[in-house]
Amino acid sequence: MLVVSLRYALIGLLAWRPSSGYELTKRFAVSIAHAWPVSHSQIYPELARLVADGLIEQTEEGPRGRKTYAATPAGVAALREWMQSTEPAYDRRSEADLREFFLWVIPPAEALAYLEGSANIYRRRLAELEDIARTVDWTSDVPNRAMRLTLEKGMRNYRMLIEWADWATEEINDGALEPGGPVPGEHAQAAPAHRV
Amino acid sequence: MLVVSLRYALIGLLAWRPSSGYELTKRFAVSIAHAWPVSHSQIYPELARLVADGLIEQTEEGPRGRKTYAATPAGVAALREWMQSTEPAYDRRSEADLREFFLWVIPPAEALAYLEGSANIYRRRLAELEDIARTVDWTSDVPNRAMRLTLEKGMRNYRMLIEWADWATEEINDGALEPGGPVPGEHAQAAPAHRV
DNA sequence: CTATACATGTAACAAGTTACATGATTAA
DNA sequence: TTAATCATGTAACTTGTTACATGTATAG
Repeated sequence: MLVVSLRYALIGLLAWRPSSGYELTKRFAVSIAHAWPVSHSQIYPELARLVADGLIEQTEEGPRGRKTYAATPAGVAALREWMQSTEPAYDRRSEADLREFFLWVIPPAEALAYLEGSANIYRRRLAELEDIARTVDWTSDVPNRAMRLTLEKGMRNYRMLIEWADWATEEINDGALEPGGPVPGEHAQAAPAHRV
Repeated sequence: MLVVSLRYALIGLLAWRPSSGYELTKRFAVSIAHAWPVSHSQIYPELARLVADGLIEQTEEGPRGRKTYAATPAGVAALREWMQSTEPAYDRRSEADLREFFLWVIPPAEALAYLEGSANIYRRRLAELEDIARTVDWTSDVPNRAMRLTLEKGMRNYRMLIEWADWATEEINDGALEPGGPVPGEHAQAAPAHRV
């Protein structure tokens, strides 16, 4: 069973507006990169495969060998089929989350510095998204209006991460990573039901 | 430049408690799988490589060819080095987020059904985490106490996702995906500064 | 004339998934 | 005895990253 999310992302962007591989690389970067980072070396071969499969077609040839593609009706149908008839994979992979799981291997002071660094990055990203929210014309068309939903999710995500980092900082300051540090206690039990 | 997050995850789990490959597969599933899903076919070869590199060692041989491994001091040092001296990759990959970006290609009614399905999954996951939060003994040791921070992050994440899905459902009900639907308006401008 | 941005591709490698393959122990 | 779980591994394939490679148009 194949995943091939990249194909559908490309068809989706081309269904919205015809573009070249070069433009698609940039459109990815400013839109879905936070959910699905892609490099141009993946895009060009996939575009060739999509043309071969009849899901997109080349509509123009520009200067510098520029090739503009558009989604075909078959491509849009394939994208709809993917959206409606296949189960989403809710898995995600986040190195940042993985690292936080092992915060206990470094001294508490370092853990605090780590959290501060993360929070700064999240604050910067939030500011970027807030800037986009302010400056984009959300009335232009349906895809653009739909993107507002995604943008809102991104902002909520970063706000959550910032709040969590602040909370975790307090916890560590209160000794959460010290050998004899305090614990929430309320629900603590003698025999753990879950072990990791 | 190498990423190899899996090695460090394995060293980290083994630094916490010696385990076999089989056990590690399960420990992954109940702990870091939400941040870094791993299958046993990845784990076994990596354990062999870690032994070859002296970062873990086999400490026991049990029934059914069971091999128990533990982290070596060199392994723990390598893990600390990774935590302290390498930049975290803040990229993440989420097929669910990617799909939501293309919600506009399906009819609004289908989009609503999709959001409801997602919200149900997120509610179920939140309930699972809340159950763990209630039943685990968070006092036992430093790694276990540190895991509480990660667990809290997971719960906050799912709460955010549920709230967002509810909000997006309302937006779509208010016509956010209809050709002539309403828009927030407040900050809308004639010329978009960002185009996707 | 020269740096920057535009523009497309390939190759080598690393990481991850799915399916295949085998066998031992234990509890019902 | 038989099903479930324990237990380890390999092989084929897909996906993603990094580096290499080349050339054109444009603005200063």
